Amino acid sequence: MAEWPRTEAAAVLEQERLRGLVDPNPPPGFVPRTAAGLDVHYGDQLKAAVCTIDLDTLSLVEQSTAEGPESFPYIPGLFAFRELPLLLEALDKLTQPPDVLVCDGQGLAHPRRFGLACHAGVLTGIPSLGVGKNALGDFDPPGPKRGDWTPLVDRGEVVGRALRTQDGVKPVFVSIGHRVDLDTATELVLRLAPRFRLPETTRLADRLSRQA
DNA sequence: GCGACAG
DNA sequence: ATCTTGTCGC
Repeated sequence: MAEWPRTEAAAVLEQERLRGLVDPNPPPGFVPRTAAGLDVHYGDQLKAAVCTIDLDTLSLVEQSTAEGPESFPYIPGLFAFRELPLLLEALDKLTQPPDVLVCDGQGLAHPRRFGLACHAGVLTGIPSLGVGKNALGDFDPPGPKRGDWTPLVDRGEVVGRALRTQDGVKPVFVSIGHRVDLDTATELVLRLAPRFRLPETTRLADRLSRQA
């Protein structure tokens, strides 16, 4: 595995280097059949969890975890350096690579346009998108119904969408990671969240990451 | 200087 | 993220 930056300055440089590798175009004929949720829980150690589900049935296909000590502090904008090492370790344990990664956090909607979802996608080569519970950027409230959305804007650029996944609930913040477009990302998130605010992928990974 | 700041 | 019970609403 690649060597990880240990300082804030080195991490920022790494993001600026890797962001040029983001591919905004989906693979030809991209029709994902599985999606994996990625999440990390903070206890005595960090525990990363990955849950792959079938996109048609939303049922679990396989799951994996990886645990380890903190290797990087929490710094807004440098989230990936904290969570990604263990997430990649967990991903390596899967028997089948998922067709798309659904990350807990931002992708393009990031100060340097390279949030966790972009980073995960570039390092794995797997199409990826980010679903954040909070936004980095400005947005007008979307309409009240499931499926309503408004652009998420940062410094004059559209970086994602505020998407209502259930009638009357707080929106989630969708942005592209790698090899996915924003319309596809939006459709996938809606498909993954038929009943709750957060995608099933995120819910399953969150639950697994909290198990002792 | 002040406030904001994914998880 | 986490410290934390009950409670309101569908």
